[in-house]
Formats: sequence, C-alpha cells, structure tokens
Amino acid sequence: MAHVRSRRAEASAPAAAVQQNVPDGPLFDPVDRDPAYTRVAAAIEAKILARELRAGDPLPPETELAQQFRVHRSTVREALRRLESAGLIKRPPGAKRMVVSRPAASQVASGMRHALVLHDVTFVAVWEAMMVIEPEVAALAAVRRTQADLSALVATHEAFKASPKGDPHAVEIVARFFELLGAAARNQVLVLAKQSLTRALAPSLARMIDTVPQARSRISDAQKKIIASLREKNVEEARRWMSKHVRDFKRGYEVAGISPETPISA
Amino acid sequence: MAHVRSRRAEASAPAAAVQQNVPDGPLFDPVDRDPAYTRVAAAIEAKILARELRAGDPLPPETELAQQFRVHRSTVREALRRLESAGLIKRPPGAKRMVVSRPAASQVASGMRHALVLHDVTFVAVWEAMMVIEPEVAALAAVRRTQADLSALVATHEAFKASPKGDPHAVEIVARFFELLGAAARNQVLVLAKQSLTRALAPSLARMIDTVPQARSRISDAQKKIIASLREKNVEEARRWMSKHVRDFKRGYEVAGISPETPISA
DNA sequence: AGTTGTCCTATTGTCCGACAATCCGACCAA
DNA sequence: TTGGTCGGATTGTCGGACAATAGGACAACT
Repeated sequence: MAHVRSRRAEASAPAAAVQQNVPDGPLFDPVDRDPAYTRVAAAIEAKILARELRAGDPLPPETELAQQFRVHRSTVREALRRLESAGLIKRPPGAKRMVVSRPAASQVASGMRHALVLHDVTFVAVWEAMMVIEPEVAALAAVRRTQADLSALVATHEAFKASPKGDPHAVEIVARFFELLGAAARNQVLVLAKQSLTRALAPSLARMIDTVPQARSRISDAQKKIIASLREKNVEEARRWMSKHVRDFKRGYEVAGISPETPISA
Repeated sequence: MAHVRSRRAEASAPAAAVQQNVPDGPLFDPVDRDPAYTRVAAAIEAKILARELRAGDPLPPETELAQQFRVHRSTVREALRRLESAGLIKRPPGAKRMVVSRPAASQVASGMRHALVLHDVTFVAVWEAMMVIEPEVAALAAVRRTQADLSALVATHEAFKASPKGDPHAVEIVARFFELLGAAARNQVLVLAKQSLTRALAPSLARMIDTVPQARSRISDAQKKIIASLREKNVEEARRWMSKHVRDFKRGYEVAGISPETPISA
C-alpha cells in the first residue's frame, strides 16, 4: 500500500496553467482538494444512491475497502463514520459488519431538529408550520385511513386519557397520536416533515401541558373529535378539528405565559 | 495515554449482577456498549446543542481533544467526521481548525432527499406534500413579502422567461423561485421543508419540462400571476395560483407520460 | 509602501503496524 | 438438542510517524 505523498503536485498543476485576461469573475476556480475520507465517503454514497448497494447488503470489510481505495484503513473508517451519521449505513445491533441502510425517519427528524434549534427557530415558526401541514394530513387521513389505523388511534387516545396528571410521558403520547395520523395519511414525505415538527415542539409542549390545567381535557377532546371525523371519513371535519387542535397549542402557550418567540430548546 | 483494554470487564459487570424473578419484560436491559467515537461525538454534540460551543467557535485541536477525552487521536477524528456530516462542525474553506457551525439548510434538505430516494418515495407523494405546503407558503408570503422580495422574484421570473428552450438550467430557476417565495414567507421551518421537496423533485421535473412543450409557458404564466398576487397582498389569489401552479406539475407528468408512481431518482 | 521569499510552529491528513475484544461458524461432548 | 471450545475474520482502539498546509513574523526586493 503506497504512501500518498503527492498532494502538492496535484494542487499546483492547475494553478500553473496558462494565464489570460478574463473580463469578469475569478480567473480560476478553486482547485478541488477534498481529503481522501471525503472522496471515499462520496464514492460509497454514490453506489448506495444508485442502488448498486441495496439496503441490507453488507459492506465489504474495512481492510478490503482500504485495499480497493488504496488508502489506509483509518481513512476508510473516517469515511464510514460520515456515512453512518448520514444514516446510509449502520451496524445492526450485535453485528460486526456494517450494512447498507435507509435513513430512518427519526434520524432525518433529529437532523432537522438540530437545525431548528441551532438556528434559533421560535415556537411560532414551528407552530405555523404545523398549522399548515397537520390539518391537511388529517384531511388525507380521513380519506385513506384503514380500520387498523382507527384502532391504533383509539388506543393512543385511551392511553392519553389514562395517563396520570403530571406524567412526563403524556407528551410522547400526544406525539404518537400525531405520528399515527401521519401513517394513516399514507404519505411518507409528510410523515417525515411532521415528525420533525412534533419532535421539535415536544419539550416545550411538555412544559405547557404541565402548566395549563385545561390543556389535558382540551387535547383529549380534540383527539376524540378527530377520531370521530376519520371514522366517518368526514374530510372537512377532520381538517377543522385538527386546525382547532393545533391552534389550541398556541393558546396554551399564551395562557402559560410563554412567549411565542421562545426558541425551540434542545 | 493508557491503552484501553478493559471492554470485557466493563461489559460483564452488569450481566453478572444479582438475578431475580421479574414478572414481565426482559430481565435486563441491553448493556450499553457504544464505541468511544460515538461517545466523543455525543459529548461534543451536547456542548454544541447546549450553546456552550457557539457557531463560529473554533474547536480545540485534535490532539488536545484526544488528551481531554483520553482517547487516541484517530478516535477523535472518527467522532469529528460524525459531527461534520451532521453539519454541526465544518472547516471553513482554507482553514485548518474546525469550527462549530449550524447545519445549512441545503444540508438538511439533502439528508431528506436521500431518505426519500432510498425509501422509494414516488413522485405523487412529493407532489402531494407540495400541494399541502406551497399554497400556504404563498399565502403567508402575500402577507409578509417586502419590496425586496418582490424584486428578487421578478428577477427570477425574468431569468426563467429568458432561459433558452432546452436549457437544463431552467429547473434550477424554477427551484429558486420557490425558494425565494419561501424566504418571503418568513418562516424558516417551512423554508427547510420546501427546499427538501423542491430538490427532490428537480431531476424528474427537468425531464418533464423538456418533454412537455406547453410546460414553460404555463410555468411562466403561473409565476406572473403569483407575483401579481403578492404585489397586491392578495392572500386568496396567491394561494389559488400557487395551487394551480403545483397542480400543473402533475398534469405535466401525465402529459409527458410519466407514471405518478415513478420513484424519485437520485 | 507593497510585494515576495524564508523560516518557524501548530495542526491536519494520512499512513504503518499492532493487539484485544468480539462475532461466527465448525466441531465436539453430554 | 444443548452447551462448551477453538480458530479465523473483523472491528475498536492505540502508539507512533511524517508530509503538507495555514498563519504569522521578519527580512529582502522593487
């Protein structure tokens, strides 16, 4: 395995190219100089996106990859961390080799949550997005829901009603209700987007529910009405009640004295 | 720096713990055994999300991190690749040290695109999501747009009209139009979601525009109408025209003879 | 004064080589 | 069938090394 000690040559060749007067813009483009681990990662990523490597396929062992790419194993490993974090590969619990995988919804959601948090996105911004998406999801769900969807929603609704007063779990149940609704809407894209929003909102929502006494009953009521609308496949009602439901969140914040400009917390 | 050769001890201690009969659920939780690079990454990530490390702050040099965490530099580097791919840290072009950063919108979008592609999400699914989001974004934009937003939109619209027939660039201009609209709506969350959708749709959209002769003029027309609605701050019209605009995309696909079930391509 | 060349140091990118822990399958004993 | 034991394959981690580059300081040149 030959040492790679030729970066200078690689970099200076283009810079020494013919020079001419060019009216506008920079004369040269910045020369490509991404590290090997980036290229290795990109190469593997490309094969995955092109389906040459399918989800579930085991990746060749690190040593072999190193030989093929003509880089050191450490370099390969850095590339693998890249892909791992992107959710393109993962290690099944208790397995040795890495396998190709499809990014889990939760992974995408958490990526978006990070972005929202670090960009100081406020509660209203997320809420506004929910106001846009959720009612339409409910409408879709009213059309497409199966019996199984209904049962799952009912079960979750019951779980919420049964959850004790100060239960920190309650928010998770609310979140699950939203997720099930997304599933019933049969649209993976919206599910992904929704999930990100719910997850981002969850922590502050928890505070709100604990603070506002009426919150629990209002939520429970809305859930009941939404389920009923879905059962009757009443699109308009589903949309309307979900709208109300989400709007209530903001009201809850106001009642709790939390500013709408509160940034999403980590 | 001491070698760490004690994984067995660490792992078997809990497994050797007291055993008792427990009625339900597994007797033991799976023992934590994530590799060091994961923990290092998690530790740094936590500090970033907690704002102890702010965007722009330079990360300590790898050697120093290695000393602090008591791990080898290679291990630190693997952790850094993780964070890098998550967009939490990056290297400013031509800099040496890594700096803390906030995940760029484009990064989140490309993550979601990967997910959509690998989950075989179809064109209709993305289109449906656009039908949900875009009209509302247009409505918001009609309320919040500034003069500058209008100018930018107009400029892009002109660019689209001016783009030559077979220009593969045209789609990018269409995408930009959508992005500007998102910016005008002043909601970062929706911008993020939108961007993912547009990006995911772009490649197949390109094929459609090239195939369907009327596509260009219809798009141009819709853009004009949308801009006009924003100018007048006419919320209803904005929503209506955007709805039409997006609906047209699907029509274009039908005319082009592309199945709505076509999966999003890479 | 502005440009260019030289030298140093801090830090990254990459490599080499090594070894313990673990997984896996095969093979054997009870 | 169930429960050891054994060897090979592969990962996680480490120590250690060196070239390449960024950034700064400072002298030399025009």
